[in-house]
Amino acid sequence: MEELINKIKSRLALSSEAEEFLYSISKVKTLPKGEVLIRQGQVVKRTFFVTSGCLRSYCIDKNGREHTLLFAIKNWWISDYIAIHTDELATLTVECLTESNIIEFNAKELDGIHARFPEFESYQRHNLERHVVSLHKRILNQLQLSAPERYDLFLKQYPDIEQYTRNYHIASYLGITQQSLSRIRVEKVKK
Amino acid sequence: MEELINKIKSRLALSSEAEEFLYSISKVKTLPKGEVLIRQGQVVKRTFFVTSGCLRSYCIDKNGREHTLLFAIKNWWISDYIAIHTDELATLTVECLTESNIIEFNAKELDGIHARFPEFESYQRHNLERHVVSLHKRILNQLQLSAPERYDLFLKQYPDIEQYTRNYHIASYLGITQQSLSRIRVEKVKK
DNA sequence: TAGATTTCTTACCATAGGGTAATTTCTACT
DNA sequence: AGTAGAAATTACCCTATGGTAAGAAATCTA
Repeated sequence: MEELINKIKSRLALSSEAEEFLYSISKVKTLPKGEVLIRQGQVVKRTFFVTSGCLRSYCIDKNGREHTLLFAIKNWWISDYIAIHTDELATLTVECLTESNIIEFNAKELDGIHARFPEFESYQRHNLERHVVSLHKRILNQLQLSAPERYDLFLKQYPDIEQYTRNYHIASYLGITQQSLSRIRVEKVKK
Repeated sequence: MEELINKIKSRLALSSEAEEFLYSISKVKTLPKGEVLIRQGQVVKRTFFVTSGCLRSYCIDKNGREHTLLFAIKNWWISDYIAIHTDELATLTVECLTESNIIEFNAKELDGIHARFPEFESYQRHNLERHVVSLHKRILNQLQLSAPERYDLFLKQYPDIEQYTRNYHIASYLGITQQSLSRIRVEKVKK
């Protein structure tokens, strides 16, 4: 929990009341590899802050193929924000790729922090702005880069993530098959 | 300008001071088709609210190909938010696809509205949350749908936009070439 | 540590979509 | 309305990536 508090304090003068509130609605948990926190089709109420390990969110399409939206490691948040903000059932599944330590919140309760402690509004707005920027960049990269270029960029942007993931997780993030990624990796070594 | 004020009022009790502030920093303009408001590589200071017509933002890759990030019609905002929020030069170009009426703001000045009128924080946070959801959905659709499926979805989601755009604009939004889109359209008619 | 399971690699062929270029159609301007 | 330019279509072949399947390697589990 200190990780989250410190992260917030680095950007915000966190009052002791607000800190107390955060503690009161949080649950610190250690989760085994393979644990599923949110399952596609079910109701989503929770959001998670990762303090160690690695999780991913993905959807399964009508042909049974997986498509990864996000990997989350230390100091990242993960949930199904499509479901949370549209009040629909989960389109995503969130699972632990390794044993992980997380802090769990009820998303509605956590959202209440903005009404109680308005200084969080600005903090959260900045977080969302940065997230929007990263999503814009990802869309543009997906449109303009080849699969090998996307893989290179992925390794540069997320050098820590490969240790936690299977190749098919990365392939499903890049929008290619595991076999294609395997070929790309071979070509990279040749050079 | 009334369009923007009304849009805000539908979600927020807009004080007359805040309304006055918005007027004081806005410039209402009519722009001809083809006008470029932001050019890739230049400094970005402005953001635009569309009241009529259609604009798009796109980047040009190292091979000279265009990739459309966004179409904006009535009641949408458009700018290069990557540049604005990272203080970098524009990665995007923003142009008018038709003669358009827009309201122009200096992005920094507009951002100042949050400090002066904190009630905008929550409003803007909700806007950003909804934008994040739509970007998540777009990424997932790009990963899991075929080109014809993406085109069908585009027509469903943005039925009004096709009247303003050239086919190659849409193709560059979907991540395919104009020729492929042409083939897809032929196949659709056959069915 | 052996066996079971999962993942990765490789090879084969299949296919969606790309590149170029010629032709037709549309659009904008005078 | 006529013309020039832009956009769309079509056809050709090409390439990147997909699908299936088999074997190899890695990982998990008892």
